[in-house]
Formats: sequence, structure tokens, C-alpha cells
Amino acid sequence: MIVAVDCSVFGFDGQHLKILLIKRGFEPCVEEWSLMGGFVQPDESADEAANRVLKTLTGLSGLYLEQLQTYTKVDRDPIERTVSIAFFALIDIHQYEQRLNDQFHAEWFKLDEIPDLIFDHPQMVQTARQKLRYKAALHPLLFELLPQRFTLPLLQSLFEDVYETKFDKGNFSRKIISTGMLIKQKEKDRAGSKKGRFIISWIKNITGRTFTPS
Amino acid sequence: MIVAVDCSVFGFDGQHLKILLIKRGFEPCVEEWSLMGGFVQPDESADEAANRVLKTLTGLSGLYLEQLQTYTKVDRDPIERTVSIAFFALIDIHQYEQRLNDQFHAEWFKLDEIPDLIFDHPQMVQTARQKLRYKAALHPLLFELLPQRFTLPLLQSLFEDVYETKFDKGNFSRKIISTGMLIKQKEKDRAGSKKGRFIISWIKNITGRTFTPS
DNA sequence: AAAATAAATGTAAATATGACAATTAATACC
DNA sequence: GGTATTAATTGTCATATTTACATTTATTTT
Repeated sequence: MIVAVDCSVFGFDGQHLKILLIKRGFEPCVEEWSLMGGFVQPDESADEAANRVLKTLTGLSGLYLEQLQTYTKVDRDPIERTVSIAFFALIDIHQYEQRLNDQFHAEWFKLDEIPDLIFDHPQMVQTARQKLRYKAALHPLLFELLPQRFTLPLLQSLFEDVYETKFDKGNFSRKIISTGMLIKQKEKDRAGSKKGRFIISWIKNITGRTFTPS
Repeated sequence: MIVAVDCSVFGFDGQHLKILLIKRGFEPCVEEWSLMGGFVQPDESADEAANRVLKTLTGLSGLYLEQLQTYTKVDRDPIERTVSIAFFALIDIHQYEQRLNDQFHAEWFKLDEIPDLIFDHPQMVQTARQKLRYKAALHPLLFELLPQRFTLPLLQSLFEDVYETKFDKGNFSRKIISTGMLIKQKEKDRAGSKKGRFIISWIKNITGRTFTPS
């Protein structure tokens, strides 16, 4: 039986949460859109395979990567029996090397503009979205989508896009700051603002802190 | 590559949450304890394989079954490269047919008395426990471990065992009743109680209700 | 100086939590 | 019948959290 991995790669361009899809260059289903994937090799685990695939696609290592679920329907791949271990990955979209776009015919899509996908990839994407919301409500996760240095309004707009709602500015600020995960920098980001927004960064691997936006 | 399933089967005997383990009757690791598992056949999905395995082991169909995670370390099986899709199942321990015990050398273990297990099965069990707690806090799940008809004190002792803590009787009752999922029956269970406890049952598939015990 | 806007702070109602006490009800046992 | 036992429900109260909305302060551009 063939074992594959498929990755839902999320990014945030400052406006919207997006997902990275590729146009397949090989059979079956050439020229159709799909998640980026690959086969698990004899000498690697699924995590290693997913990391390898992501490195190839994005040029980045050490991305936030989480196993989602394994898809095993008998006829999910029309050619040969394949089970696919689905992952989702979070990346700082600005670190993504655009030159790789051409090589893999990759493109970022807004989540409400996703084209038809092959196989059970639509399901994978849906499950990935659900899990992202579910988990981000309890764990500091969405920071992975931002640059190391960002601003509070940007963070808020990310949360708002992920949860498709608006949050109160004051409450959001209080809550997010109370986690103790953010470090306010001296500098400001002056782009498109009179006063300028403080740059903040965050502490990875803080133990045990969880939060939910209000 | 070989694809297998392994199931953490949970039951509740009225006192403690327990897990069903088997003593392997075949190589590798004969006579060692392990989760019940099996190989995914060419004509079945992993869910179907898990259900088949569970049917064989417990005599029961339609158990609550949830995919956990897939384990893929290269050398996890010393004989041949095998990936294993881990599941956890919840069963009403009283429906379990004891006669199957002998056939599979199966035994129920309290969670703090689990023997050494083969391969990465200890990890699977740990992940299953975590997920059970995590999910049961937000979804009506633990009912699956009880008979169709049970009592409130029994439900509470189940929660207390799962979360290894005590809950306030009044608060627990208010909270659990406020979900609207319970139906109080006319009859009572008189075993070991002066007054007798009302039999209750629960409504499956109620939409969207979540709860956490206090 | 005026306008803009980020960031922080204030406040108040509504709701939830958690601990504990008290009451009511049903039944077994003497 | 009376008493003990325990299930089930209800009361209460302090505390914490959530949510909505308003205000203040600070910083910078024009």
C-alpha cells in the first residue's frame, strides 16, 4: 500500500488567511489544483516526509506542522491504493520564496475562493480549517503566521479573519497582553498610520499558557 | 508499506476507567501485552478495519470510534516497515462478551496499572487518554461508556475518574441537566441505595451542545 | 494648532464559576 | 410508625470572566 502525505499550508498576507495550492504537473489529474504532497519514503517518517515536501515547496524548514488525520478510503486515489496522512502547516507568507511559484505552479488562495481540488483534498482543507480554529482558541498558534515582528492591530486582524468576526480593540489588547507572551519593542511601524504602531514579538514555547480571544 | 490500525478501547466498570489489552499470540513479541490491532485490507478503509478489529475483539458493532493519529517512525515495528493508524473506542463494558477474553487473552486494566506494551503502544495510550479528556470537556462523549440507562451518581463518578478529581454534586447536576441531553425516567435503580437513583438516558446527536463539568 | 489614530484604561451589566449549606423526597430497616 | 440514609434539588454568596461601550492619553503628520 502506498503511504503519502498532503499538506494544507496556511499563510496570512495582512488582509486574509490564505492557503497554498499547486497545479499538478503529473498524472493523474494533470493541470488540476491540489494540496502539496508526496510519498513517504522507506527511510523517513511521515513528519519527515511532510517537512521535506514543505521544504521543497516553500524553501522553508522548521515550519509549524501538525498531523491532522489520515485519509484511507479505498478508491480515494483512482490509480493505486494510497492512504494519505494529512498535515497542516503555518508559515510566514513573507518568507515564502515567490520564485518557487513558477517551479511548482503554486498559488495562494483566499479560503472563500478555493478552486476545485482533486481526490479528497477539499475535505482535508475543511478539516484543516476547523482544526486551526479549534486549536487556536486554546493555544498560541496563529503567531506562526506572522513575521517575528508584528503589530497588535495586525494580530487582531488575523484573529478576526480566522474567526470571521470582529473583536473589541480594548478587550483584545487586554486579553492578548495578559498572556505574557508578547514583548513590546521600542520601535514602531509607521506604514500607513499617523501615530505608528508598536512592534511586538512573541515568546515561543512558553509553558502551559493558553488563551482565547474575546 | 504495511498499514495497520491499533485501538485503545476504553470501558468504565462503575468504579474506574479501564482499557482493554490483549496478550499477543503471535510474533513478534509473543506473550507481550499490546493494543488490539490488525492490518488494513485492500478492500477496506482504516475505519472499516478498526471496526472489524473491534467486532472481532468485543463482539460489538457501531462503537464510538475516533481516529487519533498515525504513527510512522521508520523502526517502530522491528520486523517490517509498518505505519499504524491509532484509534480510540468507547464501549459499554457490560456489553462486552467475557467469553472473548479467553479467545484473545484480553484483559481490562485500570489506567494506573497498565503493563508494559509493545512498540509505540504506550504513546498511543497516552495520546488516547489526553484526547479523551480534551474532547470530553467540550463534547458529550463519556456517555458512550455507560449503558443506555444509567444514573446521575454513576455519571458523576465516571467524570471524576476521567478527570481524576471530585466535582460538587449540586453544581454537577445543574450543569449536566442544563445541557438538555438527559432524560429522566420514571424508574429507579435500587441497588445499594436507600432512596434509589433515578434512571436517566441521553439523547445522541443533539446538535451543537457542548459542556464542561464544573 | 488640529486631525488622526494607536494604546491603554474605565466602567458596568450580564454571565459563569466554585464552594458550601440547606431542603425536600423516597425508601429501607428497626 | 419512626428513624436513618441518601438522592435530588435548590439557595446563596463571593469571585471571576465576558462583553459592550466609552474615555483618556500619547504620538505623530499635516
